[in-house]
Amino acid sequence: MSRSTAQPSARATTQEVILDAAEEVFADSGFHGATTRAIAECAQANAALIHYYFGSKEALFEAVFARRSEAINEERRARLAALHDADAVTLEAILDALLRPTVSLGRDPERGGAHYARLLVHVASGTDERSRRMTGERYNAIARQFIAEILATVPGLSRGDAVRGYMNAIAIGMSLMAPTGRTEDLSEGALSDRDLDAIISGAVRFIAAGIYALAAPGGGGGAADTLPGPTP
Amino acid sequence: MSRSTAQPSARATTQEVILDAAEEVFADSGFHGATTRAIAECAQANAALIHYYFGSKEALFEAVFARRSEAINEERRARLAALHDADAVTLEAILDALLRPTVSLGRDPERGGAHYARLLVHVASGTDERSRRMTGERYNAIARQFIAEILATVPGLSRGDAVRGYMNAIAIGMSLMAPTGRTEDLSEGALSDRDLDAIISGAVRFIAAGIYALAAPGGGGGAADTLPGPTP
DNA sequence: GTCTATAGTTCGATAGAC
DNA sequence: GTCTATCGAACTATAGAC
Repeated sequence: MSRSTAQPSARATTQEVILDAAEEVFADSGFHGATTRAIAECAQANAALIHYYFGSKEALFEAVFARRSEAINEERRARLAALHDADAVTLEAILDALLRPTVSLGRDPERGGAHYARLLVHVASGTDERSRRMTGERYNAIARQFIAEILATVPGLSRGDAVRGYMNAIAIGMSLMAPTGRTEDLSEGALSDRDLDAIISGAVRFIAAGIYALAAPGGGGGAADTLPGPTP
Repeated sequence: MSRSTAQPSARATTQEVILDAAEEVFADSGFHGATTRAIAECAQANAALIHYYFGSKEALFEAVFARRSEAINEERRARLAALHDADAVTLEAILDALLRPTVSLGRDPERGGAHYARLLVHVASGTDERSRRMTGERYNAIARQFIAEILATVPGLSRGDAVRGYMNAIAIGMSLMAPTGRTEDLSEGALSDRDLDAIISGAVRFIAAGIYALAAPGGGGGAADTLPGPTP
């Protein structure tokens, strides 16, 4: 049960040290499983300072969740803008711009966002009122932007199917951000641990093909035809 | 904060009533957020009975998680066997057999498994040691079976890509099981609430197209080619 | 700003009557 | 099997010295 006593930068304010520690402990144990004492210990700070700086455990949790969200979405917007500037807007490029800023959190050591990646999975998959509100507040605006981009790029796609495609992309992205160890267990060595680019491009290829399938005639809108024939 | 005081069948043992209540409260609040007192209140039973029947909160949690897992996987196996008997094995049919028993939990009122659906999402997306162990114990054997079926059905698919395809299918299935309300928020009425068959067949079509894309030449194995061209 | 000390709850678990 | 009563521990939060 040792913890890494997070100290990313040499010059960090006490607030930042607490935020770093809280990010790690909340990611490990969730909101209810984490304790302010464990966070203080991880930060090597006094437990009372958490309330001095943040007021409550709840407020600290929301501060941790909000801290990296704007940087993530700003990077997404910048990547989208770069695509438009270069006139290189394709569905695959849009999905890359959506997934790379979050998926790289857990797999690019230089970003130092592995703890936030786990926390984001925890909150975004939560069905309680706080999780739903926090996810919506920080990530619904960017979601609508990406849905609009997908809709404008794929001919014949309905708005409903664009939403389904976006939600499926997020679902796959989250499974890439959650280090459950399940992929490694199931692959039994057959899945060489590919690098970040290979992982993202594989996911992008998968999702793009899925979205194109929804846009194809008889794709997503209709009911029935429960067992369509193979389309190889 | 009212709760439904779950009483599914008229004749239910106290053990079953406690299991039903625990399923609901654990699904709502997670392991740490739930309390044995809240479970007892939901079950309209005495709090001490939880320890009399199950020994500890931890053991109750594992009993709840295990209870429906065998029925789910037995249904999956039966659906697979029926496909082989009818000589109707296609990738789409395999994915239907994988997803329907879980996705229908939350959307088919007659099954009464909506609470378990939320709990399963909670545990399967958790990165803590207990979540990883419980998911593996109950769902890794069936996972290997489906990976083998996918591998045998899709020509040119590597084992690693079969694992990726399976994990992507599970990720999408879990997002369909978690009632976060996000799809409804983002669709703004454009997504008519389709029935269970339409939701599953749409997901199956999406995933099958993704897996076929991994099997296509240059699909999943290679590195680089970060931004592939569109393939409409 | 940082610390000690502690108030006030609430938790999981158990003992023992019936 | 079911209940009441309660223990000891852990929790969030705060008061107040420095």
